[in-house]
Amino acid sequence: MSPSRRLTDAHPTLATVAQRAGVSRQTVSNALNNPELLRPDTLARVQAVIEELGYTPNRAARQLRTRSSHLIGLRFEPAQEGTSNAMMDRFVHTLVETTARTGHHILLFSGDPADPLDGYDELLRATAVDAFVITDTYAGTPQADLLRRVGAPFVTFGRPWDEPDAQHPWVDVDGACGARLATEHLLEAGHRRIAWIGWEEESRIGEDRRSGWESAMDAAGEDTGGLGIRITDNVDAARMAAHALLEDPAVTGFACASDTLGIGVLHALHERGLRPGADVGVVGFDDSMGAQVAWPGLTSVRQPLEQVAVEIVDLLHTVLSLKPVLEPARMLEPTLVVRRSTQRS
Amino acid sequence: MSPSRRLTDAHPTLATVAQRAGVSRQTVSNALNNPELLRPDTLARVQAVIEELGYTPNRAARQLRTRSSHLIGLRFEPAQEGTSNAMMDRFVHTLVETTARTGHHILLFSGDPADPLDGYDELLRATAVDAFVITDTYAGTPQADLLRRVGAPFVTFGRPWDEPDAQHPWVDVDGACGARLATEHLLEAGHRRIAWIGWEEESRIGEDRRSGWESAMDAAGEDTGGLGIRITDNVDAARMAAHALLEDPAVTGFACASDTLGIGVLHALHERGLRPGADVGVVGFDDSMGAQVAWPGLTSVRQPLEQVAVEIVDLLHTVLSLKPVLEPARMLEPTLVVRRSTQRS
DNA sequence: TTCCTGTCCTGGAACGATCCAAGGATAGGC
DNA sequence: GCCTATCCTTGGATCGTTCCAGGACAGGAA
Repeated sequence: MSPSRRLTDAHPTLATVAQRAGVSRQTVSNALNNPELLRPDTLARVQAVIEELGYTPNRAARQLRTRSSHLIGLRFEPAQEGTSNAMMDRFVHTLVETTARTGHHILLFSGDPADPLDGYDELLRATAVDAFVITDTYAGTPQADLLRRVGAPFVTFGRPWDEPDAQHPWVDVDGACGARLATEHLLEAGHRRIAWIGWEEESRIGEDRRSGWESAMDAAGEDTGGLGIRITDNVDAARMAAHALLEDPAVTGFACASDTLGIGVLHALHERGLRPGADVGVVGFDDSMGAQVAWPGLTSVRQPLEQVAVEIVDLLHTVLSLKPVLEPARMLEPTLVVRRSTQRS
Repeated sequence: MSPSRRLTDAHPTLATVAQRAGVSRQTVSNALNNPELLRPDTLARVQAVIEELGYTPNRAARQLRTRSSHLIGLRFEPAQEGTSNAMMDRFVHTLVETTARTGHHILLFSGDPADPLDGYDELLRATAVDAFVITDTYAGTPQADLLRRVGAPFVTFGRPWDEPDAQHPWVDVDGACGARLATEHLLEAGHRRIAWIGWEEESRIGEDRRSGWESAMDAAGEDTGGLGIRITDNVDAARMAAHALLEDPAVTGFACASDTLGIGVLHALHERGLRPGADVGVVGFDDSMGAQVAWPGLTSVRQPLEQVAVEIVDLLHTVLSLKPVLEPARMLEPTLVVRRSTQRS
């Protein structure tokens, strides 16, 4: 390929730039990766040519030499327990934006839903990604074990439930704190007998959230006997559970493990002619679209997903730079979004 | 690096496999890419070694040589007009799964929301992706123009509104058909004066859907005068619009451009003591979580997003294989999910 | 035997970047 | 005017794969 041909090529290479700028390839490479090594006038000349030709380093070549793809793997699952789809959307979007600031991109892959390990190994062996973000930790963290074993960097969204003292970096949202906020908010509104509608006992996330309700009730000196219900995450199941609980007229508050359950409670109130907010207070969890559009508006616990993504990327950078991770576990606190389902007036 | 060292290396290469199998590198490469060129016994021997070592070709090296990354770029936007977040989730998931079947992965990138072209060019110049999937075509398709100009393969989700005879491949869902289904469903339930609550006139998607309502009403010989409302996509705006329309007691049906708007109508009915389904029929659009959990259940038009993703990947493969695209434009039909908001009993 | 054909396999070169060790320019000191 | 020290710059080698041209070998026809 003749030099003149290359100059007009759609994809200029380092050599093209070097020739045009009258320097060697290495100098151009330094202009990109270690600009402080160049004399200012040389740097400026090289940068001008880079700009002029619209040169961008070939990722494959760079990846081959440096053994770093600048890609972060994320196994993209369908909606998961405790995470509505819209939640993942908020999270992933911030992840994409935050990683972009350092030239990283998110690579989505899929895997057999029955095998939480599927997909990871292949990408690693192909050196296709530098690190992973793991989001489905509610059923234990076999992925973390696998990745630690083969020495691949990763950060999880979700604490290691089974091994509280696991050393890998993780970020999570304090569900107990969220349920406590919800319960305290209902207590402040004057409710005393506040029920909990949550998930089955096997759900770690569900039990964590439930513990927040329990501790808030304990702190207020309220008895929780018979008030804690465990059902599947389903509007109708919650509606029926609420009907049963409302047979006791003293029950005037509901804290729920999800918006779906909270909406089920709203339906029951509606059927009984009770006014949400005025007569009975209801709080959901996740601040999903459902909570926003439900009549008359469902107060809900909102997870700081944007902040979770930022923290995860921060940890990823630390891990990738081989620096010691000083603070490998980060627990973030959710906030309460108040709507009319808890407002008396 | 000594041969024995390499054999125990975490990342075996083609050379490792070749040496171990007693063949040349090229033969191993053929075993992977053109197995029919090898004698069956040689092929079996090579495959056994590949299996034994857990060898996977290095993506960077392959990408450098073949100039194909097996990555599909997708600019990941926050929620867009006419597409709720949960919708994107369904779509992206199928996209990931379908592309995986041919060894492709999805690469997410972000861009300045104000500049629909941001991000594409850089990935192309870096030869980081083989093709793009474009999802935000509602405001024209400058991306398509850019990509066609530089000869990059792409498929759009969404027809080219501004140039109906554009030649690039696209897949879209027939919104007019969806609104027609909704309106006909209401007509069948005995409603005559059926209102349309849709978006502002600037929205191409909104106007397309509205045209379906108009044609169904025309076909039924019903006058649409004063029944077509254009507002922003917002529960309260829809609620107030519905109140105004319901001043005319003959209005007993609502077809809406989104679930958000449909839910607003449900709120208005609730405030007026009207029974959804029995007194007034309401249909939303998108079959979002809101439609599923709204009381008493909102009938909604559901887009075949899984099918859209499959068709897009099919078109991508055709384009990437440099074969002529026989059918570059594919319009899919939505379906109606019936819930209690349109059931009389 | 000789030549030819076709099948199967081989070794060198290339993709485009970075690493490395060594070469050259510049300036200052003698 | 020469030498040294300090930078900056240079060309060659390398990452792991695929492309290319050609070699080895067996079998059939002349």
